[in-house]
Amino acid sequence: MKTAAKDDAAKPVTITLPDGKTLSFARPVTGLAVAEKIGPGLAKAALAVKMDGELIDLMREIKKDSTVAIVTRKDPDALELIRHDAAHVMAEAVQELFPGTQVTIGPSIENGFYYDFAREQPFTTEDFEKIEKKMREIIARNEPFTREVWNRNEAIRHFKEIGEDYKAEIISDLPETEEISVYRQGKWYDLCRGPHLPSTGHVGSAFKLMKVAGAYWRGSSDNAMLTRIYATAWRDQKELDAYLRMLEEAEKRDHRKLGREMDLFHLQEEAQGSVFWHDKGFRIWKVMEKYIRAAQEKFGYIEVKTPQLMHSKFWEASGHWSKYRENMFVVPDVVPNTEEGAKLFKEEPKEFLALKPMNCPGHIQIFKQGIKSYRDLPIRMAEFGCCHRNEAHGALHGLMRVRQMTQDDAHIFCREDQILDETTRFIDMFVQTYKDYGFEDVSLKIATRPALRAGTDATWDKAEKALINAVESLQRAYTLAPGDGAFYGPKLEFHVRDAIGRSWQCATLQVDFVLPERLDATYIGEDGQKHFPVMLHRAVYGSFERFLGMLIEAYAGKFPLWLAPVQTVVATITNDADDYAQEVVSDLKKAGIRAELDIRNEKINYKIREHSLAKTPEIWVVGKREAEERTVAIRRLGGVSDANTNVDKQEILALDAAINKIITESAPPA
RNA sequence: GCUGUUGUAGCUCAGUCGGUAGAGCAUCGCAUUCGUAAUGCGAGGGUCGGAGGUUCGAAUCCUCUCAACAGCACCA
Repeated sequence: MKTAAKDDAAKPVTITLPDGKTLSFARPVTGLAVAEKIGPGLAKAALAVKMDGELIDLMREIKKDSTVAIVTRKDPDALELIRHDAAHVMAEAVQELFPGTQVTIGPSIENGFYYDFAREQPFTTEDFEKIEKKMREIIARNEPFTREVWNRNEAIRHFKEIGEDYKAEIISDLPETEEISVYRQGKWYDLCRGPHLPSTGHVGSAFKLMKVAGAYWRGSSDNAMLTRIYATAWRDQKELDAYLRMLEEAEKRDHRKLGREMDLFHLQEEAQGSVFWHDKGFRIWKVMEKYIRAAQEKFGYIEVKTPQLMHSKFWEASGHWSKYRENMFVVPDVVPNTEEGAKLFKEEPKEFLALKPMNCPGHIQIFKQGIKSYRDLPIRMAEFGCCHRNEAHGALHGLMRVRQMTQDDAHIFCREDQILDETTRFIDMFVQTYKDYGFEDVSLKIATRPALRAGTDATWDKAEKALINAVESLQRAYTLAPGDGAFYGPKLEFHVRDAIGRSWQCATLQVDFVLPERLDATYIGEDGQKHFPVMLHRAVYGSFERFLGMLIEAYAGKFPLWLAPVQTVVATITNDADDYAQEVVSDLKKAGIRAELDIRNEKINYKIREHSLAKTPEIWVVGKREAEERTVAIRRLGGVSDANTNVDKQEILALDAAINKIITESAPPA
């Protein structure tokens, strides 16, 4: 079971506990022994240990002096163990129920775990009940997880023999130095690095299979598609229930659902991935546009507009034709037949135009007009460019992933020594903007050179280094995403999470030493010679579509006053107040407020309910009394009596005061 | 694009064993003029995603196809 090493067996091991206390043990010593020494209660509750920050089995020998913390069920680390073990239990259940199914990998993930199986017939959700039942049986057996170390070649041979080709492949690809460990639970065993709980019983009962999905072996679409079962697992039923409830809540904030309910936009089959913006949705768009245009002016940008359709020769020069064509919409430059039943084109098209997938090459054309001096740099050229990208069907997702998008795009043409300043400047703009919109949880990624790319390795070295230096000088945490860069340069990506925790790239900054050279854009340097500028591609929102989608989810449709498509509805109690209400709305509109009038012959209760469900931030109620006194009764969304602020459900203000107040409160953040 | 699931009224959803489609909300009409989250009564509204097939008969069974959803791959 254990292959205890015979090295220095006589030397005692010193264990430092989290509170700083040290204990000395004669070898061999396990985590369990440490726990026992501390107390029998802890020994009973112990699931694993954290040795110098690394989780290991309770029964593994601790061979060297180290800091050891005992992990119990209360520990957040327990979750990872429970999930990983649940994956093993699920794999056993599946193999017991569906002989011939091969196991591959089954890691724990955020909120749960999954396991990828290879099987002719993919599983369906109808199999879930059976699998869950079998899992509960295995958990009830409470079989200990035991670790074995196998000989590498024997392990490969063995897994091949029993028909587990994927496992054999995993082992052959492990580095020679890696110990091949196998964990056993009763009769079943799996190649696994560990660690595990003491026994299957510790998995508990707070788990649930969630969904099946296809997943490529080793994440490559060239490989076979496996069938993946996703599940969630928690320490107890309460946690599981809370998680499931959270998912239900998240569903209610889904921007696709809210978009329909709030009449913001719609999508339809004939224009897959392109958005029909309704009046109310486009109002938010216009506020966003106004905001970012003001910011661009403040940060020294100029704004341009470039063509939508350009000849393929243009895209050949830019490199898009060879590196990006599969994502482009290509249009034959031929007049089509109009005769009924005739071929669409009289002749085979020879010339092609393409809808722009990016704005950069167009901006370079503007840069190239006339001669630029080093004194002109940096030039920050912005465009609300509408781009088309032929995204795979399966990739489309509401507003988050569309085929027609409008970017708040800009290209900064600068000298190499200006990269750092410009990056800093951009991040300032980004920080201010995201703060104003209320996005706090933004993560940074640096995406490096992809396999399919333009430019030399030396150029890439330079670009990647420039970006990393800039970010590091800002002292912001980031993660590396190797191979995820654009074909012309590395990217700095800013990711925001949607309602159910999916992360989407919004803002981006890309360093590009390639395109200006390809398209022969130059400036005259101090030395009187031609030089290629560096080009920084950057967007703050990313795309209006995605950013607006994120906003809807972040606010659950309850937009702050400055963004709300309808800022206030003036609702009457009886017809007696109709004239006054009309006057109020007219004054509000004159003041630039997005106000609506509700003089329908309905009860005030009905109106309040309807406009509250529509998430209108303010309802101005006017009855006979208000009309006579020239006041309004303001009811704010979600407004309830609040002892702290003394803000009641409503506030009665003189009309002038009320209008001044809403003007102030609905001003966009400066 | 790949794997799986789903598709019935504007929206949310029923529809049993194959016998020819139903509810709530919304809409429209009439009545009601009401003080902070649903006034009452009545009416209209569907090629059951599309095409083909099996059958005396298909929303229901079969084949193909389209789209949406979840995940994978790909990417703002």
